[in-house]
Amino acid sequence: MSYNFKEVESKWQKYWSKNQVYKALNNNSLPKYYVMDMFPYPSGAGLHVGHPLGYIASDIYSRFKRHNGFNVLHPQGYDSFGLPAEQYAIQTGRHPVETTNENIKRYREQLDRLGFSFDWSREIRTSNKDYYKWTQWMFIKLYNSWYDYDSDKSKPVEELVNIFEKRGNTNINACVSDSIEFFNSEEWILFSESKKENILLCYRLAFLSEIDVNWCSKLGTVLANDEVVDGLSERGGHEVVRKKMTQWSIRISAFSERLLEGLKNIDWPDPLKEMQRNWIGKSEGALVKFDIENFEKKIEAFTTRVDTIFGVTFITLAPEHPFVSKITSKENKNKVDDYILESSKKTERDRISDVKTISGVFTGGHAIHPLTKKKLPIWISDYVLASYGTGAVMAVPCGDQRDYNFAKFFKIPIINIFKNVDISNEAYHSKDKYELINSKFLDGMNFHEATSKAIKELIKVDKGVHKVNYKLRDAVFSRQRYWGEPFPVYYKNNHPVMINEKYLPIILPDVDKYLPTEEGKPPLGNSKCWAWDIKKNKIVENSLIDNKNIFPMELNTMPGWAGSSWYFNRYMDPNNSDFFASKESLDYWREVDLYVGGSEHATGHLLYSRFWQYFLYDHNLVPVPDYAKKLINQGMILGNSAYIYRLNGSDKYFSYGLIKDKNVQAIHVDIKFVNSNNELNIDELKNWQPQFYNSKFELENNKFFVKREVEKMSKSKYNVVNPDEICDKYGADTLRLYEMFLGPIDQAKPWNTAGISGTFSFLNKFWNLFHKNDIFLINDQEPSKDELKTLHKTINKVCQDIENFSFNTAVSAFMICVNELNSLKCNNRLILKDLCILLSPFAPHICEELWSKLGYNQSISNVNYPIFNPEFVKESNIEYPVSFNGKLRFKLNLEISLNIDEIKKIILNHEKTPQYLNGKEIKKVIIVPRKIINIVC
RNA sequence: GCUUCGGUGGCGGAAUUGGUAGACGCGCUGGAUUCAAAAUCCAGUUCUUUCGAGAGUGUGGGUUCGAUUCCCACCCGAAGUACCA
Repeated sequence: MSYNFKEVESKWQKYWSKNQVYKALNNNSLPKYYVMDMFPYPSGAGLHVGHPLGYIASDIYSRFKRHNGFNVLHPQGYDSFGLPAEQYAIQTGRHPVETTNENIKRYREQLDRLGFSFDWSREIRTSNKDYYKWTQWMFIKLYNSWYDYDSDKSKPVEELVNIFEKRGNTNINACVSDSIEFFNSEEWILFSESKKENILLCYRLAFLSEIDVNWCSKLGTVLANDEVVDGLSERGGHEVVRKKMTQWSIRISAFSERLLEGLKNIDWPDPLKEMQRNWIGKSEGALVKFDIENFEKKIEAFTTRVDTIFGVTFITLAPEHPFVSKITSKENKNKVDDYILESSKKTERDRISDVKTISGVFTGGHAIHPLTKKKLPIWISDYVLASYGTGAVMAVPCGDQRDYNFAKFFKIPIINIFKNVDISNEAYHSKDKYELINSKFLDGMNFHEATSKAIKELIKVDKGVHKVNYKLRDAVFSRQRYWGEPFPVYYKNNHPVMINEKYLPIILPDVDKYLPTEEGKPPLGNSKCWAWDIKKNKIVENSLIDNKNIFPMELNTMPGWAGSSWYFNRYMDPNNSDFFASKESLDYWREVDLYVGGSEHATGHLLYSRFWQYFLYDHNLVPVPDYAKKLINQGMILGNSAYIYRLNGSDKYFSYGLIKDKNVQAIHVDIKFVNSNNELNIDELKNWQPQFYNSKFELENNKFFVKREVEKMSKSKYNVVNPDEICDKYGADTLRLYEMFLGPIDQAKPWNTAGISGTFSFLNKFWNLFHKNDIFLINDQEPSKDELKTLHKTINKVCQDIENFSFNTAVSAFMICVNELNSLKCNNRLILKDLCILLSPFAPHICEELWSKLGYNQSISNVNYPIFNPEFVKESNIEYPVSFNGKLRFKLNLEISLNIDEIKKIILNHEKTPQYLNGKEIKKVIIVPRKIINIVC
């Protein structure tokens, strides 16, 4: 007899929703606990069984916390701006709003079936105008801020203007674009408004600049660094080229050190922190200034090996370096121009894949070594990146392999500065175990001595400073897309102007076409109504643009990470129309206590959102700088794909065992047509796709076998398993338990539908313990000692496991518990009561049902969790001695409070302790303060 | 190349601070029940074996009374990152 999960699950889902059981209140005397999932992008494909993994884990934890007396906030929402909806719109002409709403509806249905305890009254969508109003508001705030390194925080731009008026910009330690000139207060006051604007733009945290961007022509948009993988777009895998464009950027680089330091204060997985550290890429070294022959400016080169300064034999600049044209001699001009042209044609991908080729051109110019005053030839080469450091390298061929290869290839001299080191074949790049020679005052020193001495000397002659460099780049914030937040910006005399926050939100206009315009402008250029009237303070028709009262609007939209960088704050007070969240709600919920999501967002969302929160914190808009105390990454659930093999150039398929060394091509087939023995149902396959209809299938023992392979679940691999099907067949509780049972939450693990019968029969066993022929049957006596022991063992284990996020072992503990109760034939009321509460975070529906059968008419959700009582699980002091590998061991209860000599005495005098072991007399007893004691002869 | 994580039966995976390796589940084998099947229940299931035992947690060493666990070297796999000066 099995329980009717369909009836039970839909009954309780309705009950929870109707009674708003999981609604969190903003004012409550209970301690708060905030559990959040990374909100999904609602794609058209719906959910597969991999998606809910993290949601199940966070749901278990939320329910557990609720049982432990916390006021739990567990919200859910949608990251609903994004590229797929837009591409679908381009293909079909349907408005992204429509398809997004449909997808969300489908997601919601699928989520609801799994019995999550989300507080849906707080649902948010980043594409709702009431939400993106605040994204726009924060953008304006970023625009009106600059970064002050002295106090290490961002501040309002008005303060900066004050400083400029009083003492110019020479003495401020701000994060600024490199093209800044110095001025004093008198000069500032005399600057034109336009010039002032341009200068301020170099300080603003949201700024416009002409930059090299990752341009993807296929997607018609620029991409952030983390959206480019191996020189191809992350979405779609299209080619990405470098291109100069005027774009909005966010000065996240100002926050590099804080983002790095802040990692110490948050309990996030170490691998993820490590990824962020690598991405920020802090390196410490020196900035060395080289005078140039016949040119007034200096080349600045960043190096981490200033100790090798006397090994410098040439300078290499990136082809894009601004000085290149200035220092190139007449006779080298043609070659240099050719080289620059050639390297600018190369895509990012070419440059990466072509690492081995050594190329470069001598400019004809020379720099002066700051300490030896020797002439150093200046070369250009594309192994030097304009985007890292200063785009200039002081080349030390004896100590750096790339410089070495370059010098050998172009026959540039190499000076050896390492004592007793052979550099005839390769450079010596180790920082340890060397002694310097040929290095004047550094001779005889090691790395640390030489580094600090060299920096001191450089400072003395004003040719260098100590410098910390970061890889982290400013983040490009403009997207040439339709389906994103519009900027609250119009242009007046080519200067961006922020629309007053009173008039937000600036609502995304409708367009006829979602493609770029014919002139190559972003899709918003297709809108007929996208101009700003400064008199009426509203959006008006384009045709009215006169650049006096009516100005053109910004045509770009914001990237996907804009809306997701602060959404955790909005859940605290999602319907507030006066502010993104009220001060009271922010002060009550403060930060996310547990954040669950995938590690693929390590260098994207999880970095941007940390930055964004620091920024809000600097302006006293949020109460804490770190928005998520603890984060766990759920691993991916992998699919079990099926392949069949076609003989190349034919229409003939071979069963897997018949392939041997035939020349075959592997083809994915839908796993629906394959049974657990890897046999393929050929008839179903033929009906699936016409290409198989007339194909020949070579059988093996009258059967056709496929090859199985574990890989990422995806529609294109035909290996997705839909949670709806599992819910239909086994129920949500079984699915929840099984997903947790598969393995550690943070590990990738393959899905195997066959294995689900284990958790399914566990729930049936549990149900049947208290049912006879579908009738609820329990006894009201005091539980037996054995029953209590089983129960409390389980309480102890499960509570520990939940706190450690070890949900797979918790499920095992439940299975052991039910097996033991089964052999005890236990149907005790009090045991069931505690077990119901204990299991309810994992399998809420069945527990809620049994709970109501016990006669309670309140939901189980807020009942106190059972408390472990160690009295019930005590064991006897000494068990039988066991012979093991020629040794004896005893099991002792840890609670014995005897000293070691007393324990020895007990053991040696114990009636079961032999005097001899393997024919030898026992002479020595070694006590290890553990459960088990060895006696060694 | 660099950084990080991992390697345990046919499979997913357990194993407190070093203390009876393989919990729990799948699969498989045998049995009960059934006209039969499904479902359910019971027993067995690391390998070798001359049935006494022996070997065994990627490989080779080391520390220890004792190592899946700690240390060293190597092999393999996954993820991230990369002309980063």
